[in-house]
Amino acid sequence: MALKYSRQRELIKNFLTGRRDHPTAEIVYRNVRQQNPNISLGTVYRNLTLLADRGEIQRLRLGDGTDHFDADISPHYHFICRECGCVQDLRMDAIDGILDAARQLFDGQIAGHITYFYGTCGQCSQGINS
Amino acid sequence: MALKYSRQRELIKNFLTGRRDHPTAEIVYRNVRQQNPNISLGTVYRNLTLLADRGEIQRLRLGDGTDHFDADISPHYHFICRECGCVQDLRMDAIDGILDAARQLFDGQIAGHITYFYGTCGQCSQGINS
DNA sequence: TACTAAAATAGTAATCATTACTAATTTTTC
DNA sequence: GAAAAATTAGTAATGATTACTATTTTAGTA
Repeated sequence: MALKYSRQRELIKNFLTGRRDHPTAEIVYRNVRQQNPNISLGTVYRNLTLLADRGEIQRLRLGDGTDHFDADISPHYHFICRECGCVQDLRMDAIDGILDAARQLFDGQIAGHITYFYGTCGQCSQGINS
Repeated sequence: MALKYSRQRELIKNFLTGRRDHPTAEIVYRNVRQQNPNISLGTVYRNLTLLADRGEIQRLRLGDGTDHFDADISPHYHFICRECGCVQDLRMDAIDGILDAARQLFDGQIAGHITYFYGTCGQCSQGINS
C-alpha cells in the first residue's frame, strides 16, 4: 500500500509535466524510453493509472479510443481535433452551474460531469496538413 | 453506397427503439438473437455504426470502456452510475452557451461538445444492490 | 553496512471491445 | 427469374489495456 520511490515513475511524471499536449501512454513510453531504454510499457500504464488514482495527474477520455494524460490538474477544459487527433487546453470558466441544474431533476447522487469539445483545430482549419 | 433493407438492421433498430436504458452492442446482440438466433455480433456492430453514422441513433461514450446506444436522438444529457454502470437520461436545457464561450477563446473550429454526468444512481444510493 | 519485507519492475501473456475479411446469401432492379 | 450490388455469418485480426510472475529495488532496521 505504501508508495515507494521509483525512478521510472519519476521519469514518467517529469515527462508529463513538461508537456502541454496531453500524450497517450504509448507516447509517454516512447519518450521515456530515451532516458531509460529498459522501461516496459506495462510500467508506464501502471504508473499513469497510479498517478491518476492519486490525483497527481488527469486521465482524459476524449472518445478517440485511447486515453490521454495531463499533468495539469487545475480545472480546465479540453478540445480534441477530429482531423489530426491533437488535444488542446481550453481555459474557460467552469460550468459547474449545470451540476446544480442536473441535481435538481435527478434522484441519484451526481458526483461530477465530463465536458469536452471537438472540431477542427487551427492548423487543420488552415489546411496546413492537407 | 445505396442502402438496402435488411431484416437484421430492422430488428436492431426496433429493439433499440423499445429501450430506455442505452444498451451496449453486446446487449443488443443477446436480445436480438432471441428473434434471430443466427445473427452475428459483427452484424450488430456494423449496423449500430451505420445507423449512428446516418444519425438515426446516437452512440454514447461514457468512459466505461464500452459504447452505449440510444435510439432517442433528441438533444438530452446522460448520467452513468459508477457503481452499477446503468445509464439514465437527464432532460435538462441544452448548455450550448458554452459553445459560444469556448469559440471566443479558441482559434480552431469547434463543432460541438460532449457532456455527461456521473455518480451514484438512485438505486445504488439506497444500497439496494449491496 | 548488511538483512529483510514490501513494493516495483521487465517481459510476456491474456483480455476485451471492436473492426476487418471472405465466401455465401439477400435484396433490388430489369 | 437473372444479374449486380449490398448484406450477412463466421471467423480472424487489431489495438489498447490489464494481468501474471520471476527478478530487482527500495526503505526501514539491526
